[in-house]
Amino acid sequence: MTKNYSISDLAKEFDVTTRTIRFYEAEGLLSPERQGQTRIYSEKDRVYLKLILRGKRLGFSLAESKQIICMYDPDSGNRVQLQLMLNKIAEKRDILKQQLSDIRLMQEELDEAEERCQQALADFEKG
Amino acid sequence: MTKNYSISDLAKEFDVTTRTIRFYEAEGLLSPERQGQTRIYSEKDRVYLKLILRGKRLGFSLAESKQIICMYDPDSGNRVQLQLMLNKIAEKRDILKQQLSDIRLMQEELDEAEERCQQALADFEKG
DNA sequence: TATAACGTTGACGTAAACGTAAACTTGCTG
DNA sequence: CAGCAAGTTTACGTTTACGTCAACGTTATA
Repeated sequence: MTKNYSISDLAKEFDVTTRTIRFYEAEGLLSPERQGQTRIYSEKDRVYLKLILRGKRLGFSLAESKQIICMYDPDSGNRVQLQLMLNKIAEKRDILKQQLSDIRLMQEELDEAEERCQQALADFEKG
Repeated sequence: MTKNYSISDLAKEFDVTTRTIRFYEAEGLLSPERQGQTRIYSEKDRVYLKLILRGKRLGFSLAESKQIICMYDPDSGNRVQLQLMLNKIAEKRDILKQQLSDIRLMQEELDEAEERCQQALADFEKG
């Protein structure tokens, strides 16, 4: 008895177009139920979409997000590939670590840039 | 008397192709000196390239990286746009904050996924 | 001197991630 | 029941960020 969503429900909630959501389905990242032609999205579909978009913000491709989503549901894979999945997870972790480092560096540089701007503004006020 | 680099020096150091570096120049992100036809890259060019690639890892477009690089050199802009630049900086900060949050969430989920995998592997060993 | 090794400028190709338009069905609603 | 809103498929268009030749010039070294 879990909640259901229309395609435009999800489009509004996550601020994407319906075209985008259908595209993700065509790429095999979503597989909503159907009532006739019409797509019916479950809570699970909603979570998947959330994961896809989060991946996007972090610069992952759809193919990568697909892998991550597969990890999210370990029942679906066959057992032989579990070790391979663990390797993938480790890989993702390294990328995230790199991104964290990148973000810290960039934040420091933004601090400096802002300071220089403020200074330039102040100088302008005086001069 | 600052250090100089050839295009392939930089290509090797940052593991990109020379094509990529020339493309960044065509897009206005780099502007190396010339000795005849040949491009001569300064330390400043090297730093810019580093910034571009860091931006890429964080999912920024080249256009966005270009803006960030412009901030990096406040002398170049005219004074009237300084406040606008400060706004841009604030904007970038928000995105970085969002990315940090995304990364934390994703790391948690990777933790869970890994645990499920390990568990499944262990079950497999036993059963 | 020839033959790599490295550089250059076009110019066309391509993969990813959708946008956009056409042409259609279905379900309300005034 | 006319019409509009929301859904559908099909298919071509677009942008970004390069890859991949081709065709050529320059330097060094065997």
